[in-house]
Amino acid sequence: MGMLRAVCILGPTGSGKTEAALGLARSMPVTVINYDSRQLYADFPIVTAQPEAHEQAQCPHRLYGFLPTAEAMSAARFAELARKEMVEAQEAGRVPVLVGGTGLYVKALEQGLADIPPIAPDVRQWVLERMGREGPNVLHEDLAQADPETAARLHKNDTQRIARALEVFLGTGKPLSVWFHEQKRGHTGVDLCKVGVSTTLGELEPRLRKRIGVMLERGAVDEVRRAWEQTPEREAPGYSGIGCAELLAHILGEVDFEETCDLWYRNTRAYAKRQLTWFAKEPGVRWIRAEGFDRLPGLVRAWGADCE
RNA sequence: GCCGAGGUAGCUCAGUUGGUAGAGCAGGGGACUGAAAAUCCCCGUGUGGGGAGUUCAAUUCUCUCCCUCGGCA
Repeated sequence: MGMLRAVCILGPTGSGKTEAALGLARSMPVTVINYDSRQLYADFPIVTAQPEAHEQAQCPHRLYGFLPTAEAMSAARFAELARKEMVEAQEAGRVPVLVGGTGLYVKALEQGLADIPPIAPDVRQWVLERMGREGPNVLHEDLAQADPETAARLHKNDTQRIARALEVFLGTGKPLSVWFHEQKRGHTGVDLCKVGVSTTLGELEPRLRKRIGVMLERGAVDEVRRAWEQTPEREAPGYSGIGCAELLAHILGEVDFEETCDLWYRNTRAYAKRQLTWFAKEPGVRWIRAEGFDRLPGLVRAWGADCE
């Protein structure tokens, strides 16, 4: 199987990645492939800032708005879907351009994941139930018996990672740390031209604030209300996105509107900060500022020429 | 005007039977291998509303002034 090559645009939420991708699409045939874990969801095009219809009309867009609110994605499944889309785009003679903000998904795609088989749902559920009942500290002690190496690496309050490590051990009989050691690296066949949109929190703040206002004007509240009518399960994975969670609490009468908007903004900002932290360490990124988007086609062509 | 409750970190508040104070949120930094817009870690000196008094020592007790919020007029 040949090399899978794609452009990957990185940057925090609201930094202008969509704009960069569409700019690129004007100078070469491009297929945009989403790598944002929230923009996968069908019920939340507005709150998750999916590209609008007129934007999606400019070139093929993939992996946007197809996942039901009740369904969870995983990094592994995402990587599989994205590879498929990359292959299709390449076969159609188009440049795949990954656009999104979920750092883990890019990592899974580029570096691969450990070859852990799917965990039986009842094992997973059992672990989660215990987590709910006994809390992370107790399970962390269990993990210290089963997989001391992973336990030492994880903080005793880190519910999600402790649950994952435990379900892997119980479901496969092999500690997560062993799976990691056995992992073959660098054989994904994915070669990314990573371009980062360089910005700061200070520059982002007014844009993020404004974007919330625009989302409300476009009907963000109704969007979440409709989703709730169809999927009235508080724990449904689709509701964990920023904006969805806050608006849902408001719709259910738990938080007044002003407080909701305030929380929404703060959580968005905090998220952008986390993304900044993640992407700053990402290896091999070419950083450009929004004013320099016109350099993007040149960058991509130069990178493409490397492999001819 | 009277009665009551308050004025402590950017915000909401806790506490100190008198020994100069700490949580949550916000903010800053960081981590990140199948939930990742998730999950988690580290970082807390602030004229304790102003002034005076009692005391070895006051944010804590007393007096007074100012301000806020209820209730009564």
